[in-house]
Amino acid sequence: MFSKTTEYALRAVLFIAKYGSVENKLGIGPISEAIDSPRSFTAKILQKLTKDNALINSVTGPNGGFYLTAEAKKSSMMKILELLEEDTVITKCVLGLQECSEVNPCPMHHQYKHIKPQLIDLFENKTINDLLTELDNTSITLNNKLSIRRKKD
Amino acid sequence: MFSKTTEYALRAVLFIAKYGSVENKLGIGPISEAIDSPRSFTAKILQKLTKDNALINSVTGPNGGFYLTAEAKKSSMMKILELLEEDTVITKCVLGLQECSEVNPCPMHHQYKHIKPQLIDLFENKTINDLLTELDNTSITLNNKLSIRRKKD
DNA sequence: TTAATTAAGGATACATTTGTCTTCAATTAA
DNA sequence: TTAATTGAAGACAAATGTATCCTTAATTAA
Repeated sequence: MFSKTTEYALRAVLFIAKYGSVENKLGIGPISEAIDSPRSFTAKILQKLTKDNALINSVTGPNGGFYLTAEAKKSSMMKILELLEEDTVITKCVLGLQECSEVNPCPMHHQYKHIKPQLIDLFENKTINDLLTELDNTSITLNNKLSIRRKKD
Repeated sequence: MFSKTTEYALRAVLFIAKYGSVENKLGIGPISEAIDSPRSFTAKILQKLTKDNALINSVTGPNGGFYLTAEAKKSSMMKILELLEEDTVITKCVLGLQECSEVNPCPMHHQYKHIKPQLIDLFENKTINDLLTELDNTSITLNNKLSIRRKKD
């Protein structure tokens, strides 16, 4: 559904929001390791989300890193999509038509019109905080490393 | 949501199903014009869907072209996604995780789990015929050309 | 029958976008 | 001043999108 850029971004933001703070900033190393993403590519993505402190805050130098303010954690998930210009993924016509609407529906429109609003609602009305607090307060799954592994694999 | 490949494929199949038949096969020219897609790229995509008459039938030579059998029109839309190996777009985890499940949920899982089945249902249980007959029997919108255009644009 | 014509099939080249890494500059704490 | 850390630019790689050219198959006309 989303590009890798967006997948990594969503995971990274959620991770930073959960485990980072002004007192405990998270470096790009730990972040990319935790969310199973290529380090330098992730760095580039975070730059976009950090620009003008749009969503993520960052500090350079020793003990520097990334974190989210309490205010930023109230942002919707859509905010992330917008900053990466991928919000159209969930807003546009399934068949990729410009003019698909109630008056000018594509063949899938009348089916999809019941699903799309739910997708939009999920991204627009759920805040980063919402998603984190709804889960139990222990840990969150943001990578592909299974917590329990077999000996042989 | 989908790649251009898939968007064009969905549009093309719907168009061919609606306007093509053994007696009236449709050439790549008319098809790509009707669905607003690059001709040669569309040809390549149709090749995949025509391979082994998996979904589309084709005939070369004069009066040749593409069409769908009555049987093929009973296929689900998912069939198209599968042939293009893009069915994971609607089946995988929103955050792109391998292990996202009820036991090992990503932060969006419990929200998205109500939406995903609807998407899957739409593609798996709606046949090409279903989508075409649900619309009025006049014409279908499959391109970006507005039927009514202003003089100046 | 054969040749010419019309269509799809297939291979391949090219372009663009997306994903990834490398290198160096800027910043800040100690 | 030095070491740690993000920022920014650019090189490179891989995937996706697009065009070109030639081959193959079917029809039609000679």
